[in-house]
Amino acid sequence: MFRIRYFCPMSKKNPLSDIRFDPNQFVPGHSVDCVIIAFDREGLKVLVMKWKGPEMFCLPGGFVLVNEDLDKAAIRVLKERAGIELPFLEQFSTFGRVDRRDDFTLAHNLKMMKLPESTMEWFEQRFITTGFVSLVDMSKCDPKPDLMSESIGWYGVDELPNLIFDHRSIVKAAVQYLRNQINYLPIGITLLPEKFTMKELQHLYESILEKKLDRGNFQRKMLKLGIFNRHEKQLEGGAHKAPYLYSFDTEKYQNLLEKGIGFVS
Amino acid sequence: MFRIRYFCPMSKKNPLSDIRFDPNQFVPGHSVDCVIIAFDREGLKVLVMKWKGPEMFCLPGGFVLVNEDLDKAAIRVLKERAGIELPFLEQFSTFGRVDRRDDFTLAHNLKMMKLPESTMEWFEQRFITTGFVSLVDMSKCDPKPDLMSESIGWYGVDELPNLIFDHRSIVKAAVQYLRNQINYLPIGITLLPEKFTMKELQHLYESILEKKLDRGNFQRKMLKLGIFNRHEKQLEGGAHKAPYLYSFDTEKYQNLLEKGIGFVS
DNA sequence: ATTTATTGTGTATTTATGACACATTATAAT
DNA sequence: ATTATAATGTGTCATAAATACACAATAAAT
Repeated sequence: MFRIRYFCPMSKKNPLSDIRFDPNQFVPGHSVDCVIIAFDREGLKVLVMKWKGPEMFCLPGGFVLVNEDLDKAAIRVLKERAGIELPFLEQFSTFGRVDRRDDFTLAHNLKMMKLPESTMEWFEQRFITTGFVSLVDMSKCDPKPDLMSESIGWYGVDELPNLIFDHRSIVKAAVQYLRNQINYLPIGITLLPEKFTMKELQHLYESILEKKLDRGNFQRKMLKLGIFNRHEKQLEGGAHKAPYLYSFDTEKYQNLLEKGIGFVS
Repeated sequence: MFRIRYFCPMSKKNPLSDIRFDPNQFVPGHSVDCVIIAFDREGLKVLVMKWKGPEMFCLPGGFVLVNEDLDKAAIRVLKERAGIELPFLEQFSTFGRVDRRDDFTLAHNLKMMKLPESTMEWFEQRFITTGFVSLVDMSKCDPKPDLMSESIGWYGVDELPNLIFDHRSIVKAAVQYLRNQINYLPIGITLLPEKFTMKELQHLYESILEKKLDRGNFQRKMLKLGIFNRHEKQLEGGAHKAPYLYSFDTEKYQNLLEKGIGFVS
C-alpha cells in the first residue's frame, strides 16, 4: 500500500532574505490557485501550505508568465508544488471580488517577510485568480513548499486549517464542482492507486457525494459498466476473505467518460 | 407577440476620433465577455456587435474597474450593451491562452481607428478574459453598440458571423455550458416571455439539447412539476384550437431549481 | 359542418432504483 | 482442522422513471 509523507518541511537553503523575484516576468493582476485533491482511507484531502510566520495556510498557487497560457501556469504549479508531471487538471471558477483579499493579514505577513520594495508592491496589487482543481494519486506526489511557506501537507477537506483570503471558499467551490461533475470526471483513475478494491472505490464515491451507497447495487452497477480488469486477490489484509483488486481499462474508461459514468442518486 | 429590432445602428454622435479612454481606471490585462443568449421561434440567438471597419464581429465585453468586482463588470456590460438591469448572469470559463488574440486583425483594426497612443497600448496588451453567460428575454432588451462597433444584433448560435479572436469558441463553450447545466439554470423563466405555450417551452428545450422530445411525455412531466400557472387561451393563431398560455410560479420555480428541474435524457 | 392543431389522458413496455437477503469463498486466528 | 470473519456474487421484489404510441375532446378558422 501507499504511505505518504504528510508534511514536507522547507529546506534550510532558502531563507526569506534570499527571495528574489522579478515582477516583470509575470502578467500583472492575475494568479492561479490549485485545489489539489487526493483520497486516502480517511477521505478527501487537499494540499495546503503553511506560511512562514503566523499560523496561516494557503493553496499552492502562482502567477502567469508573460508568454504562458493560463492553464500552463497551473500545470507549472502542479509540477513545482506536487511533483506531478501529467496532471488531471480542470479550471472551475475565477474569483474576482475586490475584497477577496484580507488586507490586514497580507500586510502583517509582508512586513514579517522583509521583502524588497518591488516585491512588496507586486504582492500588494489586486489579483484576480483562476481556480483549478487537480485530482491526484497521493502516492505519486512529492510535495514541496514554495519560498513563502515553511511546510506543505494534506488536510481533510472538512478539516481545513485557517486559510488566507478567500482560499477556503475556493476549496469549497472545488469540492462542489467535483460533486456536480462526478459522472464526467475521471475520479477513479486519478484518485485511486493503480489497483484498488470495490470497497475503496465505493468509499471514494461516498466521500464525494457525502452519502452512503448500497454495496450490492454499487458493485453490480460498476461492474456492469465493463471498464474494469480484475486481478489476483490482495495478499495482506484482515481475518477474512481478501477482496479482489481491480484496475481500470483505460481506453474503455475514457470512452465511457464522455457519456458520463452514470452514478448520481 | 414580441418584435425585435435586430440591428441597432450606432448614433452619429460618437465618431471614432471622439473616443476618450483612461486606462488608469481599469485593471490591466483582464476583461469580461458576455454571451447574451435569447430565444425566438427560430432558436437560440446570441448578441453580437459588428466592428467599425472590416467585416469582423465581437461579443459585448469590457474591462474591470479598479474597484469593481469581476461579476459587477459583467453586469455593467449587460446594462450598457443590452439594456438589462437585473440580468441572469453566470460565469462559465476563463480564457487565458497567449495566442487567443489574432494580432493581425487587431493591428489592422487599431490602425484604422486612429486611436490615441495610450489607448493603442491598452488594447495591445495581453488580456485574460472571463466568459459570462446571460439568459435574457429578447423583447426586454434594448441593444446598443459600443464606441468601437457600428451595430449590434442577434445571430443564431449556429449562424455566427466572423468573430474576432477566440470569441467563436467562447460562444461555443457558453452553449455547451447551457446544455450541461440545463436542469440547474432558469432557462424557461429567463428565455421565454412572461406567457408562453407548452410548444414554445418544448421548442426551447429541443433547441438547447439539440434533439426532439416526445410531446405527450414532455407536457406531462412539465405540468407535474407544479410550477406553472395556466392562463386564458391565446387569441390569435392559426386554424386550430388555440394553445393555452402558461407562466411560471416564480417562487415554486426557484425552490425547484435548487434541486434541478429534471429533464435530461 | 369540416378541417385543423392542440390538449389531456391512457396504456404497455422497458429500464432504473433502492432495500434487503443469502449462499459462497478465502483468509487468519484458534 | 475448525471456526469466525468479511468480502463476493447473485437473487428478489417493490417502486419509480423513461419511452413510444394512441385517441377522444376541444376551440378556432374556413
